[in-house]
Amino acid sequence: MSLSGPSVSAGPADPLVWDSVRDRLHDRGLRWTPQRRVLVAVLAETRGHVTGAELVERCRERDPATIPSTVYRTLDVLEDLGIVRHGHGPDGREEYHVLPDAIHGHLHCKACGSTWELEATDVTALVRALDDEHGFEVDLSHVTIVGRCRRCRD
Amino acid sequence: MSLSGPSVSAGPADPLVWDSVRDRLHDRGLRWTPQRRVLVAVLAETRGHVTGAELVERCRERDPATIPSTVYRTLDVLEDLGIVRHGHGPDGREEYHVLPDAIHGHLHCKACGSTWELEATDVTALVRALDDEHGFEVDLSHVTIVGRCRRCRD
DNA sequence: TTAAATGCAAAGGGTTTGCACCGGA
DNA sequence: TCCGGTGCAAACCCTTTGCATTTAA
Repeated sequence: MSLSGPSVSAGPADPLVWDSVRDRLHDRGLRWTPQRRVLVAVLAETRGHVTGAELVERCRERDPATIPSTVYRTLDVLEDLGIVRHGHGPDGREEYHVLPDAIHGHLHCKACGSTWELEATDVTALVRALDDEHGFEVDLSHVTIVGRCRRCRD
Repeated sequence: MSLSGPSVSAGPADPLVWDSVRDRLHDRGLRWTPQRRVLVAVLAETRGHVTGAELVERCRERDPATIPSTVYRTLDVLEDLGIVRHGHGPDGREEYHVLPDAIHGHLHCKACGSTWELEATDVTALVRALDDEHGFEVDLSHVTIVGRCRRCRD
Protein backbone atom coordinates (compact mmCIF):
# COMPACT_ATOMS: atom_id res chain seq x y z
CA MET A 1 0.00 0.00 0.00
CA SER A 2 1.36 3.41 -0.85
CA LEU A 3 0.26 6.74 0.48
CA SER A 4 -1.17 8.90 -2.22
CA GLY A 5 -2.53 11.76 -0.21
CA PRO A 6 -6.07 12.91 0.43
CA SER A 7 -6.99 12.88 -3.20
CA VAL A 8 -4.55 12.54 -6.07
CA SER A 9 -0.87 12.65 -6.66
CA ALA A 10 0.64 13.73 -9.95
CA GLY A 11 3.93 13.25 -11.76
CA PRO A 12 5.36 12.75 -15.21
CA ALA A 13 4.46 9.49 -16.87
CA ASP A 14 6.33 7.43 -19.41
CA PRO A 15 6.30 9.62 -22.55
CA LEU A 16 6.36 6.60 -24.81
CA VAL A 17 2.95 5.52 -23.64
CA TRP A 18 1.40 8.87 -24.40
CA ASP A 19 3.16 9.38 -27.70
CA SER A 20 1.57 6.22 -28.93
CA VAL A 21 -1.96 7.40 -28.27
CA ARG A 22 -2.10 9.28 -31.53
CA ASP A 23 -1.08 6.21 -33.48
CA ARG A 24 -3.45 3.96 -31.64
CA LEU A 25 -6.29 6.29 -32.49
CA HIS A 26 -5.25 6.37 -36.13
CA ASP A 27 -5.06 2.60 -36.24
CA ARG A 28 -8.73 2.54 -35.47
CA GLY A 29 -9.64 5.25 -37.90
CA LEU A 30 -10.12 7.72 -35.08
CA ARG A 31 -8.80 11.26 -34.97
CA TRP A 32 -6.17 13.19 -33.13
CA THR A 33 -7.78 16.50 -32.30
CA PRO A 34 -6.65 19.53 -30.28
CA GLN A 35 -9.20 18.67 -27.60
CA ARG A 36 -7.89 15.13 -27.27
CA ARG A 37 -4.37 16.46 -27.14
CA VAL A 38 -5.32 18.54 -24.12
CA LEU A 39 -6.92 15.64 -22.29
CA VAL A 40 -4.02 13.32 -23.01
CA ALA A 41 -1.60 15.97 -21.79
CA VAL A 42 -3.57 16.22 -18.57
CA LEU A 43 -3.64 12.46 -18.16
CA ALA A 44 0.10 12.25 -18.85
CA GLU A 45 0.84 14.22 -15.73
CA THR A 46 -1.70 12.41 -13.60
CA ARG A 47 -0.90 9.46 -11.40
CA GLY A 48 -3.48 7.43 -9.58
CA HIS A 49 -7.10 8.35 -9.80
CA VAL A 50 -9.18 11.36 -10.76
CA THR A 51 -12.85 12.01 -11.11
CA GLY A 52 -14.34 12.98 -14.45
CA ALA A 53 -15.17 16.38 -13.05
CA GLU A 54 -11.57 16.91 -11.98
CA LEU A 55 -10.32 16.09 -15.44
CA VAL A 56 -12.75 18.55 -16.94
CA GLU A 57 -11.45 21.16 -14.54
CA ARG A 58 -7.81 20.51 -15.39
CA CYS A 59 -8.50 20.58 -19.10
CA ARG A 60 -10.17 23.91 -18.60
CA GLU A 61 -6.99 25.25 -17.05
CA ARG A 62 -5.14 24.50 -20.26
CA ASP A 63 -8.00 25.40 -22.54
CA PRO A 64 -10.81 27.46 -21.00
CA ALA A 65 -13.01 26.53 -23.94
CA THR A 66 -13.10 22.88 -22.84
CA ILE A 67 -16.52 21.31 -23.04
CA PRO A 68 -17.43 18.58 -20.51
CA SER A 69 -19.19 16.33 -22.97
CA THR A 70 -16.14 16.24 -25.19
CA VAL A 71 -13.99 15.21 -22.26
CA TYR A 72 -16.35 12.43 -21.24
CA ARG A 73 -16.68 11.17 -24.80
CA THR A 74 -12.93 11.12 -25.19
CA LEU A 75 -12.56 9.27 -21.90
CA ASP A 76 -14.86 6.60 -23.32
CA VAL A 77 -12.61 6.27 -26.33
CA LEU A 78 -9.46 6.12 -24.22
CA GLU A 79 -11.06 3.46 -22.07
CA ASP A 80 -11.62 1.38 -25.19
CA LEU A 81 -7.92 1.75 -25.90
CA GLY A 82 -7.12 0.57 -22.39
CA ILE A 83 -5.50 3.86 -21.45
CA VAL A 84 -7.85 4.64 -18.62
CA ARG A 85 -10.33 2.66 -16.61
CA HIS A 86 -13.21 3.88 -14.60
CA GLY A 87 -14.70 2.80 -11.35
CA HIS A 88 -16.59 4.48 -8.56
CA GLY A 89 -15.07 6.32 -5.67
CA PRO A 90 -16.26 6.33 -2.08
CA ASP A 91 -18.57 9.23 -2.84
CA GLY A 92 -20.12 7.37 -5.69
CA ARG A 93 -18.70 9.46 -8.49
CA GLU A 94 -17.10 8.29 -11.67
CA GLU A 95 -13.43 7.83 -11.00
CA TYR A 96 -10.82 7.32 -13.66
CA HIS A 97 -7.61 5.37 -13.19
CA VAL A 98 -4.74 6.32 -15.40
CA LEU A 99 -2.44 3.74 -16.94
CA PRO A 100 -4.18 0.67 -15.55
CA ASP A 101 -1.09 -1.44 -16.22
CA ALA A 102 -0.40 -0.59 -12.60
CA ILE A 103 -3.75 -1.93 -11.49
CA HIS A 104 -4.74 -1.12 -7.97
CA GLY A 105 -7.73 -0.51 -5.77
CA HIS A 106 -8.21 2.10 -3.12
CA LEU A 107 -8.52 2.36 0.61
CA HIS A 108 -10.59 5.26 1.80
CA CYS A 109 -10.86 6.50 5.36
CA LYS A 110 -14.36 7.75 5.98
CA ALA A 111 -13.20 9.72 8.99
CA CYS A 112 -10.47 11.89 7.51
CA GLY A 113 -11.13 11.42 3.83
CA SER A 114 -7.64 10.25 2.95
CA THR A 115 -7.13 7.71 0.20
CA TRP A 116 -4.39 5.17 -0.23
CA GLU A 117 -3.60 2.90 -3.08
CA LEU A 118 -4.23 -0.77 -2.52
CA GLU A 119 -1.76 -2.87 -4.40
CA ALA A 120 -2.43 -6.26 -5.84
CA THR A 121 -0.31 -7.94 -3.19
CA ASP A 122 -2.52 -6.52 -0.45
CA VAL A 123 -5.50 -8.39 -1.73
CA THR A 124 -3.90 -11.53 -3.09
CA ALA A 125 -5.59 -13.73 -0.54
CA LEU A 126 -9.01 -12.30 -1.25
CA VAL A 127 -8.61 -12.51 -5.00
CA ARG A 128 -7.44 -16.09 -4.78
CA ALA A 129 -10.16 -17.13 -2.37
CA LEU A 130 -12.94 -15.68 -4.46
CA ASP A 131 -11.53 -17.35 -7.53
CA ASP A 132 -11.05 -20.74 -5.92
CA GLU A 133 -14.31 -20.88 -4.05
CA HIS A 134 -16.68 -19.04 -6.31
CA GLY A 135 -14.93 -18.71 -9.65
CA PHE A 136 -15.18 -14.97 -9.31
CA GLU A 137 -12.56 -12.88 -11.09
CA VAL A 138 -11.93 -9.65 -9.22
CA ASP A 139 -11.42 -6.42 -11.13
CA LEU A 140 -9.12 -4.73 -8.67
CA SER A 141 -9.17 -1.43 -10.48
CA HIS A 142 -12.81 -1.13 -9.55
CA VAL A 143 -12.40 -1.79 -5.86
CA THR A 144 -12.66 0.81 -3.15
CA ILE A 145 -12.62 -0.35 0.43
CA VAL A 146 -13.98 2.05 2.98
CA GLY A 147 -13.17 2.10 6.66
CA ARG A 148 -11.08 3.97 9.18
CA CYS A 149 -7.35 4.46 9.08
CA ARG A 150 -5.01 3.96 12.00
CA ARG A 151 -4.90 7.57 13.04
CA CYS A 152 -8.68 7.97 13.06
CA ARG A 153 -9.33 4.84 15.10
CA ASP A 154 -8.44 6.49 18.39
CA MET B 1 -21.33 -16.02 -0.13
CA SER B 2 -25.00 -16.27 -0.86
CA LEU B 3 -26.77 -15.74 -4.12
CA SER B 4 -29.15 -12.85 -3.99
CA GLY B 5 -30.13 -12.50 -7.61
CA PRO B 6 -29.53 -9.81 -10.18
CA SER B 7 -30.64 -7.03 -7.94
CA VAL B 8 -32.50 -7.60 -4.74
CA SER B 9 -34.25 -10.42 -3.04
CA ALA B 10 -37.13 -9.89 -0.68
CA GLY B 11 -38.64 -11.79 2.18
CA PRO B 12 -40.19 -11.29 5.57
CA ALA B 13 -37.79 -10.06 8.20
CA ASP B 14 -37.86 -10.55 11.94
CA PRO B 15 -41.00 -8.67 13.04
CA LEU B 16 -39.48 -7.87 16.39
CA VAL B 17 -36.85 -5.71 14.82
CA TRP B 18 -39.36 -3.66 12.95
CA ASP B 19 -41.83 -3.36 15.78
CA SER B 20 -39.14 -1.76 17.84
CA VAL B 21 -38.54 1.04 15.38
CA ARG B 22 -41.45 3.02 16.72
CA ASP B 23 -40.13 2.81 20.25
CA ARG B 24 -36.61 3.61 19.25
CA LEU B 25 -37.83 6.75 17.53
CA HIS B 26 -39.85 7.73 20.57
CA ASP B 27 -36.85 7.19 22.81
CA ARG B 28 -35.11 9.91 20.88
CA GLY B 29 -38.06 12.26 20.87
CA LEU B 30 -38.69 11.52 17.21
CA ARG B 31 -42.07 10.72 15.68
CA TRP B 32 -43.83 7.76 14.20
CA THR B 33 -45.61 9.10 11.13
CA PRO B 34 -47.65 7.44 8.39
CA GLN B 35 -44.84 8.13 5.91
CA ARG B 36 -42.29 6.45 8.13
CA ARG B 37 -44.63 3.54 8.59
CA VAL B 38 -44.70 3.05 4.83
CA LEU B 39 -40.94 3.13 4.48
CA VAL B 40 -40.40 0.79 7.40
CA ALA B 41 -42.96 -1.60 5.93
CA VAL B 42 -41.06 -1.56 2.66
CA LEU B 43 -37.76 -2.13 4.41
CA ALA B 44 -39.26 -4.98 6.44
CA GLU B 45 -39.82 -6.97 3.29
CA THR B 46 -36.49 -6.12 1.78
CA ARG B 47 -33.42 -8.26 2.06
CA GLY B 48 -30.01 -7.25 0.94
CA HIS B 49 -29.51 -3.95 -0.76
CA VAL B 50 -31.63 -1.36 -2.52
CA THR B 51 -30.97 2.03 -3.97
CA GLY B 52 -32.67 5.09 -2.59
CA ALA B 53 -34.56 5.49 -5.82
CA GLU B 54 -35.85 1.94 -5.58
CA LEU B 55 -37.13 2.56 -2.09
CA VAL B 56 -38.90 5.69 -3.25
CA GLU B 57 -40.50 3.65 -6.00
CA ARG B 58 -41.66 0.91 -3.66
CA CYS B 59 -43.08 3.39 -1.20
CA ARG B 60 -44.98 4.97 -4.05
CA GLU B 61 -46.56 1.61 -4.77
CA ARG B 62 -48.02 1.61 -1.29
CA ASP B 63 -48.71 5.31 -1.16
CA PRO B 64 -48.66 7.16 -4.50
CA ALA B 65 -48.37 10.43 -2.59
CA THR B 66 -44.87 9.51 -1.41
CA ILE B 67 -42.39 12.36 -1.65
CA PRO B 68 -38.72 11.51 -2.35
CA SER B 69 -37.28 14.01 0.07
CA THR B 70 -39.27 12.51 2.90
CA VAL B 71 -37.94 9.07 2.09
CA TYR B 72 -34.35 10.23 1.99
CA ARG B 73 -34.74 12.18 5.20
CA THR B 74 -36.24 9.18 6.93
CA LEU B 75 -33.44 6.99 5.66
CA ASP B 76 -30.99 9.36 7.32
CA VAL B 77 -32.84 8.96 10.58
CA LEU B 78 -32.97 5.18 10.26
CA GLU B 79 -29.28 5.15 9.57
CA ASP B 80 -28.70 6.99 12.81
CA LEU B 81 -30.68 4.27 14.52
CA GLY B 82 -28.50 1.65 12.87
CA ILE B 83 -31.40 0.17 10.98
CA VAL B 84 -29.96 0.79 7.55
CA ARG B 85 -26.55 1.65 6.25
CA HIS B 86 -25.61 3.17 2.99
CA GLY B 87 -22.75 2.65 0.64
CA HIS B 88 -22.25 2.94 -3.08
CA GLY B 89 -23.13 0.31 -5.63
CA PRO B 90 -21.28 -0.60 -8.80
CA ASP B 91 -23.15 2.08 -10.71
CA GLY B 92 -22.17 4.69 -8.20
CA ARG B 93 -25.60 5.26 -6.72
CA GLU B 94 -26.57 5.46 -3.12
CA GLU B 95 -27.25 1.97 -1.94
CA TYR B 96 -28.93 1.07 1.29
CA HIS B 97 -28.31 -2.12 3.23
CA VAL B 98 -31.10 -3.32 5.41
CA LEU B 99 -30.51 -4.74 8.87
CA PRO B 100 -26.76 -4.35 9.04
CA ASP B 101 -26.54 -6.69 12.00
CA ALA B 102 -25.74 -9.15 9.23
CA ILE B 103 -22.99 -7.00 7.84
CA HIS B 104 -21.79 -7.94 4.41
CA GLY B 105 -20.31 -6.52 1.25
CA HIS B 106 -21.20 -7.26 -2.32
CA LEU B 107 -19.78 -8.99 -5.33
CA HIS B 108 -20.95 -7.57 -8.60
CA CYS B 109 -20.45 -9.12 -12.02
CA LYS B 110 -19.95 -6.37 -14.56
CA ALA B 111 -20.79 -8.73 -17.38
CA CYS B 112 -24.22 -9.99 -16.36
CA GLY B 113 -25.06 -7.51 -13.64
CA SER B 114 -25.74 -10.11 -10.97
CA THR B 115 -24.92 -9.33 -7.38
CA TRP B 116 -24.01 -11.67 -4.57
CA GLU B 117 -23.56 -11.04 -0.92
CA LEU B 118 -20.06 -11.22 0.39
CA GLU B 119 -19.99 -12.50 3.91
CA ALA B 120 -17.50 -11.55 6.54
CA THR B 121 -15.82 -14.95 6.35
CA ASP B 122 -15.05 -14.40 2.68
CA VAL B 123 -12.90 -11.42 3.46
CA THR B 124 -11.44 -12.40 6.81
CA ALA B 125 -7.95 -12.61 5.43
CA LEU B 126 -8.15 -9.23 3.79
CA VAL B 127 -9.64 -7.56 6.84
CA ARG B 128 -6.99 -9.04 9.09
CA ALA B 129 -4.12 -8.19 6.75
CA LEU B 130 -5.15 -4.58 6.39
CA ASP B 131 -5.51 -4.30 10.13
CA ASP B 132 -2.22 -5.95 10.97
CA GLU B 133 -0.14 -4.24 8.33
CA HIS B 134 -1.70 -0.85 8.04
CA GLY B 135 -3.98 -0.45 11.04
CA PHE B 136 -6.89 -0.01 8.65
CA GLU B 137 -10.31 -1.00 9.90
CA VAL B 138 -12.51 -2.19 7.05
CA ASP B 139 -16.16 -1.21 6.92
CA LEU B 140 -17.43 -4.28 5.14
CA SER B 141 -20.90 -2.89 4.65
CA HIS B 142 -19.42 -0.31 2.34
CA VAL B 143 -17.52 -2.73 0.12
CA THR B 144 -18.50 -3.67 -3.38
CA ILE B 145 -16.09 -5.76 -5.39
CA VAL B 146 -16.54 -5.74 -9.12
CA GLY B 147 -15.38 -8.40 -11.51
CA ARG B 148 -16.70 -11.27 -13.57
CA CYS B 149 -18.54 -14.28 -12.26
CA ARG B 150 -17.82 -17.85 -13.18
CA ARG B 151 -20.45 -18.07 -15.88
CA CYS B 152 -19.36 -14.90 -17.62
CA ARG B 153 -15.67 -15.78 -17.70
CA ASP B 154 -16.01 -18.08 -20.67
C1' DT C 1 -48.48 23.63 22.62
C1' DT C 2 -44.44 23.04 20.01
C1' DA C 3 -40.73 20.92 17.98
C1' DA C 4 -40.57 17.50 14.52
C1' DA C 5 -41.95 16.16 9.99
C1' DT C 6 -44.07 16.89 5.74
C1' DG C 7 -45.03 18.71 0.99
C1' DC C 8 -43.63 21.28 -2.56
C1' DA C 9 -40.62 23.36 -5.54
C1' DA C 10 -36.39 24.41 -6.80
C1' DA C 11 -31.57 23.82 -6.94
C1' DG C 12 -27.76 21.00 -7.25
C1' DG C 13 -24.07 18.05 -9.22
C1' DG C 14 -22.04 15.22 -12.38
C1' DT C 15 -22.90 12.95 -16.56
C1' DT C 16 -25.32 12.03 -21.03
C1' DT C 17 -27.68 12.99 -25.32
C1' DG C 18 -29.46 15.15 -29.72
C1' DC C 19 -28.30 17.70 -33.44
C1' DA C 20 -26.29 20.96 -36.59
C1' DC C 21 -21.82 22.39 -37.78
C1' DC C 22 -16.84 21.79 -38.21
C1' DG C 23 -12.60 19.84 -39.59
C1' DG C 24 -8.97 15.93 -39.63
C1' DA C 25 -7.29 12.53 -42.90
C1' DT D 1 -14.97 14.47 -49.73
C1' DC D 2 -16.74 12.29 -45.58
C1' DC D 3 -17.23 10.42 -41.41
C1' DG D 4 -15.63 11.31 -36.86
C1' DG D 5 -15.63 15.13 -33.45
C1' DT D 6 -17.10 19.18 -31.50
C1' DG D 7 -19.93 22.79 -29.33
C1' DC D 8 -23.97 23.96 -27.40
C1' DA D 9 -27.93 23.37 -24.90
C1' DA D 10 -30.93 20.77 -22.91
C1' DA D 11 -32.18 16.67 -20.63
C1' DC D 12 -31.27 13.35 -17.08
C1' DC D 13 -31.26 11.10 -12.72
C1' DC D 14 -30.83 10.90 -8.07
C1' DT D 15 -30.43 13.50 -4.14
C1' DT D 16 -30.53 17.66 -1.20
C1' DT D 17 -32.25 22.05 0.61
C1' DG D 18 -35.30 26.00 2.00
C1' DC D 19 -39.42 27.29 3.72
C1' DA D 20 -44.18 27.54 4.85
C1' DT D 21 -47.57 24.30 6.61
C1' DT D 22 -49.10 20.34 9.04
C1' DT D 23 -49.22 17.09 12.75
C1' DA D 24 -47.69 13.73 16.35
C1' DA D 25 -47.15 13.70 21.10
